[in-house]
Amino acid sequence: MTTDLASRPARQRLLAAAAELFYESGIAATGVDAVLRRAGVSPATMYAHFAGKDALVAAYLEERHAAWRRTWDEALAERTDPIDRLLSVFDAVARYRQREGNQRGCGFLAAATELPPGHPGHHWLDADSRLLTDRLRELAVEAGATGPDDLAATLLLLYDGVLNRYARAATTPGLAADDPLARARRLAAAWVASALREPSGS
Amino acid sequence: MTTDLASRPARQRLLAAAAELFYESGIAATGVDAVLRRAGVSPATMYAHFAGKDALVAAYLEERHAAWRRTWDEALAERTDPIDRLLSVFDAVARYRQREGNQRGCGFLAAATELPPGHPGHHWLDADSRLLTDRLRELAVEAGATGPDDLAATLLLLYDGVLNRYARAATTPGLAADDPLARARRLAAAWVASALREPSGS
DNA sequence: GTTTCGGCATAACGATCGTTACAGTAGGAC
DNA sequence: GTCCTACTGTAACGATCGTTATGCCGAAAC
Repeated sequence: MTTDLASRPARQRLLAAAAELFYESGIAATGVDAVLRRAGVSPATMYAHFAGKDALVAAYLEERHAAWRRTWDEALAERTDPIDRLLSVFDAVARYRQREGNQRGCGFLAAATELPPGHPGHHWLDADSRLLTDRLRELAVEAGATGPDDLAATLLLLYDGVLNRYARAATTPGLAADDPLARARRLAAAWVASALREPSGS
Repeated sequence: MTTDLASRPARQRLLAAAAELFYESGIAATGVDAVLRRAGVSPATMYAHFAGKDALVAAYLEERHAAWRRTWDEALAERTDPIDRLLSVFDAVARYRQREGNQRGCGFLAAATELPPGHPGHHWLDADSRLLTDRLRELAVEAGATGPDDLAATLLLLYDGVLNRYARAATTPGLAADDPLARARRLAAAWVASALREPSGS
């Protein structure tokens, strides 16, 4: 289809503008006009590509989810040691953070508090949570953990802690004294080692 | 002043309604009309008590901050052992959660992503972050930690992780398999013990 | 009695929101 | 040339937002 190829620039610009504004200023706070102005796109063109603002928000979350998964896949492909693969989620955060420049914490968490209950974007929030839970569990099994659910839950706790501290540091300056990501990775490494040494240590 | 006493009911009802709606539906998403309807208060009365919506939001955050500090104070007063006092932040979370019924994660984190940069409510978000940082550091010193900043940062990481996991569980059902608070307290206890045993373990 | 004051209800204000309609233009296909 | 397609610019729609104004009620003060 020539349609898809020709329509790419406008759609791409819209998604790029939406990603910046939605992440920086919040989804509810940024109007459609602001996205249109930043993208340099007329209203009619936007509504030709997306059914409405909700659809644009859902597309933004979908792209964000895909980018995060791609980043984790890359970090995962570079590791062979099971423990390194288990801890690769933290490497992926560092890579995603420096590549996409998301200094304001997890965009999905911010979106979760803003979206009304029936919003179509919730599908990608769920997908993000499920990807984290399922993949960490699989990697825990690969690493030979006797309680993979338990180990995955601990890593999830640390992972979410990192994102939350990033979010807090962005709004309250003067707290960025240490790097929560490195700290979480150290804690996780120590915990994984002890969990694999003595299987009863939940 | 009789004014304060007589004006309490309306003001109290407004703050109670604002607390429910702002926390459940988000600050930007809930209009003033919804707060007025839930509180059973007329617009003129509200604008006699608060300069505007921003002032109401700030008052809501102030009250929330005071309630959280009060809860932590109570939990802290029941402990005498330095390590128990250091870990009391998790007990306070449990108490605050069951008392105030905030099943949707940290209200401050949700507010931080919604408030525009110059909003007066930011003062209480900063106060919340500073209370956590400063008090945890003091308690770490009391416990005899050689690196109190380091230990406080670790506890903060786990604390923020708990709140983030609560927020995620609220929006994505089926993830509430385990209790992140108990897990975080166990991890923190183990880390505190090892940090006090060998002071170099950062 | 009257006055005063906190609160209520209704309505309206201007602004902004998401959305749609209408007219017009640049460029490639044939 | 004509046709088609993707896009632009402007304007307007109804709805909702935060805010203000107007008028009325009830109870306590004097």
